[in-house]
Amino acid sequence: MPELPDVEGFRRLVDRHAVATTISDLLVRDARTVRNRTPEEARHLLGGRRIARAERYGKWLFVGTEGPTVVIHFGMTGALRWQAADGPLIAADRVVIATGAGSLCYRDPRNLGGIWVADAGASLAEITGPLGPDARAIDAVRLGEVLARSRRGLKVTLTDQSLIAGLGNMLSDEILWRSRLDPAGAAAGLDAAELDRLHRALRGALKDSVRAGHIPRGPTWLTGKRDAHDGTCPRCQRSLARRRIAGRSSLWCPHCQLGQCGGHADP
DNA sequence: GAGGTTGTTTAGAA
DNA sequence: CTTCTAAACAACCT
Repeated sequence: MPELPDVEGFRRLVDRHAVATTISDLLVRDARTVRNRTPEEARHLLGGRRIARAERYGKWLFVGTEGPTVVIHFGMTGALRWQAADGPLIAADRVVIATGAGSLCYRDPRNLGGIWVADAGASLAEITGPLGPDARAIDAVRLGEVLARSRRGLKVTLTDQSLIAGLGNMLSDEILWRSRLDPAGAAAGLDAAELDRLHRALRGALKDSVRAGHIPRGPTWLTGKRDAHDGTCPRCQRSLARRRIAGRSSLWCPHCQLGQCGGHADP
């Protein structure tokens, strides 16, 4: 699940339920999930702390206390849930942050994500690595600069977190499909109309999916076709193409996205 | 059993 | 230095 819209949904969950509560206990059920501390260290650092804020940058979530900050990356299958203090847990619930009001559960079946505990004032960038501007806030000029500087393909450039933070495999496919741009095409050298389409598609897809808290899979979204057997383009009804691009499974419409069909309005 | 999956990091090659 | 590839992480699914 987790690309920018999902993480934003988790941020809102923390905001709604956990902010202004106090951490009564930290239950580390899988020591591998807490990356930079032992379970005892993490428990000591966070126990008794009041949760002050929840912030997101790209696909990263920061749950700040008045002291240390809890840094969460969700990998491919991580999720955050809120439940009653005595709510049921499953094996994939790796870390439980218990508060007076309920529990924040980090659930991750594949455990590819992780949690870090950063000291107050410590550099969060040291944990996250280099991140480009947040995809939600990037303007057309900055997007154009990032693309012009890349000598790689469009899709791999859009999903490079150090260039633009927040877009993943599904969103980049969705945005390129909406823009009618070839995911394997060069990132540099877009004309003004193409860049404008791309920026509008990026803003639109993010706006709708952030509102939903996930990428919608409705009939007008390419993402809905990802698991379908008979993949047809929601716009032109022709067959969709699937191939690995940039090492990720990619879905696109050869008819709409290879230049023969530009300039029409969205459905 | 085989092959697939929303993410990132690392090693190594070109 | 940039770019690309494969593999690893791990646990599910079809």
